[in-house]
Order: sequence, then structure tokens, then C-alpha cells
Amino acid sequence: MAYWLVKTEPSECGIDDFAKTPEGVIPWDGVRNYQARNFLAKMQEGDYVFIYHSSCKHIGIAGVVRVVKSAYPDPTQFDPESPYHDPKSTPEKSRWQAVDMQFERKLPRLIPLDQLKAMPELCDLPLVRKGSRLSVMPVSNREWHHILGQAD
DNA sequence: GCCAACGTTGGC
DNA sequence: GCCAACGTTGGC
Repeated sequence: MAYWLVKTEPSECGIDDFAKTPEGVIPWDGVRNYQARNFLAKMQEGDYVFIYHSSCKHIGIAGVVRVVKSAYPDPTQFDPESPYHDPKSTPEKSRWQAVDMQFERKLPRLIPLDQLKAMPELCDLPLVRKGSRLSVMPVSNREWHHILGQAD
């Protein structure tokens, strides 16, 4: 069992979209960065994932979801209608992966980016590194619990 | 809306 | 394989 963090714009798919249908399963697709994809591919069923809201009013970690299906070829890459379409990808030679996620819980309050940046324990987390654009990243057990400790 | 930092592309 | 040009990310 491992811990992760994914970035998302809440206007696209935020923690409230998960909370709306707690039984529902949301495919995490559209990842188009190789390093992020490689991390996606390592996710296992049962892993916990922080949902981080970016490019919005309240930037920070908003909740927790869980991996319910490990990596499979991202269908949006084959769909010419999709904004995530990748013409260089074919079902025989697919480039991109998706996983399925399900709501776990919202944090009692959002942990803002400022606060995360102020935690010395998180200095190795790409999220708080200047200029880092990585949208899927591993979180160590230690980091995970430090972050959760800020949520009360 | 601005713009710095970054990842990717493609000519050479 | 280098690197300039470009498009994108994402905080501010």
C-alpha cells in the first residue's frame, strides 16, 4: 500500500466531484507527461491519494481518494474528439495510462499551499518545489502523516 | 492576465 | 545529440 498526490483543477474534477457520488468511480485520465504517467503506472488498488486543487481560488490539499483499479490504457488517447487525443497513440502501441479512483473523504479543512510550503518535512516533495509541474507524485509514509496532522 | 519555469518538438 | 522555439503549467 502506497501514498500519492495528484493535482487537479477543481473546475475540471475536484474533491467535490468525488464526494457527489461516493459510490462512483472516476477514471483518472488525461495525464500527458511521462514522469507523471510512470508514477500512475505504479499505483496499486487500495493506494491512498491526496487530491490537490490547483489554478483556483483555494489552492491546496482538499481530500483523499483511493485507487480502485490500477493502470490500464487511457481510452481518451484514442478518441479524436477528446482534448486528450494523441494521434501518435494506437491501441497496439498505447502511450498513456489511466487508473480508477473512488472517494474516501474530504479533509476537515483544506490545507493551503502556503502551509505545506512552511513544513520542513515536505522539502523533498515536488509539490512545494519552485517551478515543479509534476502532476502525479509519490508521497512517503512520513510525509503523508505529517500532512494529515495539519488537517485537524 | 502575467510570466517564470518547465517539458516537448523538430531542424540541423 | 544539441538547442532554440514553442506550448503549457500554475502561482501570483
